[in-house]
Amino acid sequence: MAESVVLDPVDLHLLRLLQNDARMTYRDLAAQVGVAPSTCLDRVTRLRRCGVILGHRLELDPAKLGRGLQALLSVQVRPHRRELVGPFVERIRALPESLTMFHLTGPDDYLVHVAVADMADLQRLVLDEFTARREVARVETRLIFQQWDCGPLLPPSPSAQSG
Amino acid sequence: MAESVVLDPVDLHLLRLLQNDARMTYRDLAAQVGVAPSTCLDRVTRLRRCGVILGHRLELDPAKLGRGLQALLSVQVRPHRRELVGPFVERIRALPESLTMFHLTGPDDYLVHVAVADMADLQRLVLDEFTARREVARVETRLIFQQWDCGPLLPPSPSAQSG
DNA sequence: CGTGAAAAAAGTAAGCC
DNA sequence: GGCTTACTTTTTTCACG
Repeated sequence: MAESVVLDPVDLHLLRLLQNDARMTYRDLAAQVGVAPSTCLDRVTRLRRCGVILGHRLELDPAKLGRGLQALLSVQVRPHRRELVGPFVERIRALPESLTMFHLTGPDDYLVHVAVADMADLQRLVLDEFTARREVARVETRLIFQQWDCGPLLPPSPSAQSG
Repeated sequence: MAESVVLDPVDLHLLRLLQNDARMTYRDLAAQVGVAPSTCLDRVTRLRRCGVILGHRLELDPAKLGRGLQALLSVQVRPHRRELVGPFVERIRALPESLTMFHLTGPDDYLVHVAVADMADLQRLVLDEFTARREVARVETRLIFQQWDCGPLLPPSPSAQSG
């Protein structure tokens, strides 16, 4: 599978618009980009098939779902061996509180973004699901005051090369 | 604006399906949930209007866009005062490399998730956009080996209360 | 509230530049 | 490749249970 894909200005324009609102119709996309609706369909279909577009996801408001508190948990897993980290990752991923999970370089092996109801819920989560596990050597909890989603993801200035 | 919203099993079922694939048609949703397509439309429209559904976002593959390396940057901003952090946040948010930004409790004030082309690009970003700024006291860079999106976001076990 | 059928709009495929 | 046109499916409305 190709590492990168050649994207012309039309593709980039479409991606920029769709990242802002993935429900835009091909007709509206066409009007803004300056090509025919069927061309938009062709382009977007191609972007989907070559893996640039991975999927369409719903963005929900955690607070509206009764998960008004978010936090980042830095976790050290010791010893950091495959037979321990595999089950650890699967277990944490499956928690309803988990949003995203990163495997990182540095002293802390994993970072887990969680959404919980309140502070008591967070304490329960840390104690019952993290520190209670034998392979978890350390958990550092940081609360999230605020979060920003940044601008659209686009290739670095000189357009991406083919591969 | 209400803090939480009453969600019955039909709403939850719809949200679970749509979080997995936001492009599912109301017809398919209806078949799986066991109600009429028009009912699905009503429910989803309501969820959108009451803010549970914030939007439909496209999920892109950063590697395919020539941004094969991702990292998390922990940033200390000193002094941590409004007149300094406002412009800092706006500047970092506007970078094409920035994906998400968190304001956190703890010794590191901000965490920035970035996607760059390669290590040289990351070094340039850290030096030119972060440490070069007077208010940035410290930047700690951690590379991302792997990232997982976790299961669907759902309310805590006893369904959310009204507000 | 949910339903089912009808109207409006969008998505999709084909043929032609 | 992209555009136009015709065709299919979906979305959306609305009167009714």
